Amino acid sequence: MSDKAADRRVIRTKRMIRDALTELMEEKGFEGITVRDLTEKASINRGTFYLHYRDKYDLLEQSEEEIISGIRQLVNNIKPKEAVSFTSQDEPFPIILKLFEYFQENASFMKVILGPKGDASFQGKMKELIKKTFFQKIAEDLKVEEMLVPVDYLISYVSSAHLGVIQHWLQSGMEKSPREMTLILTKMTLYGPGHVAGLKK
Amino acid sequence: MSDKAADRRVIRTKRMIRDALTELMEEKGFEGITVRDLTEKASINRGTFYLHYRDKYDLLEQSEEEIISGIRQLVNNIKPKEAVSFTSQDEPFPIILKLFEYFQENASFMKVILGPKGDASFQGKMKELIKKTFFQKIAEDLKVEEMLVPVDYLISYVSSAHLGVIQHWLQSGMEKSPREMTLILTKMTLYGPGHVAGLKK
DNA sequence: CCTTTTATTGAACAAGCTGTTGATTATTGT
DNA sequence: ACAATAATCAACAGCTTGTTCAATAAAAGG
Repeated sequence: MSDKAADRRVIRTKRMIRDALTELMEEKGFEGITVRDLTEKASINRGTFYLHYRDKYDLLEQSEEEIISGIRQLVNNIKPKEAVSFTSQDEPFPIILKLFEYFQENASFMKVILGPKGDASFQGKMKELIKKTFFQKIAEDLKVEEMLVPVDYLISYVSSAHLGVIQHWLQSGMEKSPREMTLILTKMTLYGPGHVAGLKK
Repeated sequence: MSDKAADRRVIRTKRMIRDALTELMEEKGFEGITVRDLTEKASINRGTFYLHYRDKYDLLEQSEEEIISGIRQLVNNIKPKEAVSFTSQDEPFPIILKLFEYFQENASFMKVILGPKGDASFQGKMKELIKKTFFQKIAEDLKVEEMLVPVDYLISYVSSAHLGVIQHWLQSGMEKSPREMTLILTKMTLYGPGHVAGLKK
């Protein structure tokens, strides 16, 4: 996307910068990071940084954009038939499952970027992505006029809940498998929190 | 808490700084704000800022802490009897209602701090506060052994959903009343998103 | 109303980070 | 082996930071 990526040196340098970014965000959050910090932790010359990124914001944007487009690709590759096969309560939702697997692969960055020291705007973009996915792939055939609440608040509710559970999963060490997580989310969304908790019969 | 607040000049200065903070965060986010920006927008001397705050982080912390303790006070003042009267579907949840009213009063700051240019750590603190409130005041008597999903994920789900809806409400211009919003949230939580959307019968 | 106390102002300071540039060295690709 | 390109090193002006001091302005209290 950005560069046509060739020279091994470039790949190595970029990887080291991004690893440094992840570690430093964990330590003091993006706000407190200087380009100096990044290049020192990555053991490269400060000037080299500017050969690849305009500034630290550019670095963050590119890192985030890679994740976002990775997820977009994931979602688009889901076959329509798979998407609708959610009628069974004991089969995990394919899209959500893929999402968890992708998060697991990029765990260290996702954990920090979605954590308390992370980027609020990225969390917003993430939520927006989930909203669109929900609306397009899942909730496209719900009858708006029959709904008990405004549709935008419903979508907000479900998307935020999903992202929130993902965040909790990342922060607490990802002890459950993507499959288990997907089932948990499906149950709560279909049956409802009240029923799942045993409040309603 | 911080100062015993007396001199009119101090109150005026602090108010102007905080207003400047809100406006500037809206414009470029906390990250991009300098103390110079703040004092210029507030029309005060740069040195004056340091008479009241250690640095811009101190300013943010104090502003956030005021909101947090304001909410804490709110929650603690709810009489136990009121809290449990949520069995009716058409009566708004007192605690959530108060929360919406409080957010409405402090709308301009809440909107930006919980928005895309806001502070991820504050959103975390907020979620934590909602979690505790849920657990203490509402879900204290649910039987953990009967639940269909792990309790911590349930709490995460519900808390994130609530905060998410509040965020959407703030960002979209707060067109519904606190009472309406509370009813919407109560319905979705008790009946469940699936049922509310007409997916399950 | 007058005096004392306290807040604000304005200017100056060293220290640190930024983004850029030019010359030099090291590593790759072919 | 050699040309192309990436990384290094040093130096630069410009900006922000946090602190200090004397001077001025405003509020509090009698």
